[in-house]
Amino acid sequence: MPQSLHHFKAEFFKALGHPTRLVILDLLADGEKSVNELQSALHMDQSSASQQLAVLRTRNIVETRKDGTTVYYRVRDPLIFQLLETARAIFNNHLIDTQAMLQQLGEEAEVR
Amino acid sequence: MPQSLHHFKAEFFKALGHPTRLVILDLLADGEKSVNELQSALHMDQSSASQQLAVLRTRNIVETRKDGTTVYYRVRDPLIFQLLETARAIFNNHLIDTQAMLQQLGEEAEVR
DNA sequence: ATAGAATATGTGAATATTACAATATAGTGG
DNA sequence: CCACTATATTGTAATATTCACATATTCTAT
Repeated sequence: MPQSLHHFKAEFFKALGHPTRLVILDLLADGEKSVNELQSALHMDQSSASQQLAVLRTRNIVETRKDGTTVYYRVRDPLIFQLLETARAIFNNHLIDTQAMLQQLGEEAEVR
Repeated sequence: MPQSLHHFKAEFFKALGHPTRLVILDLLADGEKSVNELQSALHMDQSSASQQLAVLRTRNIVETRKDGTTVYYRVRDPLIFQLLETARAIFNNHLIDTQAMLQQLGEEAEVR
């Protein structure tokens, strides 16, 4: 596999590598949502949410539709959800390890 | 889904979010390899390779086996490969978009 | 044209990641 | 024990990412 493709894939995974962005993708699992809807679900201020959406947008993970002043976001490829599902399966396979990792990660362990 | 799980998943994806680490996983696709073998395949100095391996290790993506002074790495769960395969399918679905994204990402576009 | 609502972008400080060099640890043979 | 090889860890400077805040853009209604 050429290096450039690895770079590209890495960008893709980096885009998934943030809790907020994973929540966004979960929220989009049942269809498109407006920025407004996403914002209130995320309990974030406007520009922070928009910034995270921009990350997903520039990586072509989501795409948008504009209706008046409202912008609706949706996941570009359903395979994204399959990917997240596979990730979930991996975690389920290693629940004990997960506990260990949360310990290692320390402060990340709190449920909040 | 609880926030802590999103944090954990994000850590997992972050671990995949680096070209070198994706190359490592590709190299491990056909079975375990020693650090030495990985290093020479990666054309990296010793400590950099070891650091990247450490990232995959602390996220429980790979596990190790020690034989004398040699450490062999292997991917912990075959589902990891299924995940990478799904990622590849996503890229194939969007080759044109990929070109556009590489443009956007600018310097990342060079094949090197 | 102006105001207001929805969304996006620019900026800078705080934080995290990276690459590289140096040092440390662990195992083996003599 | 000593030297040697394989691997890991630590310190650090460069770079990238995140977050919060301010400002800009786009669209609609009046």
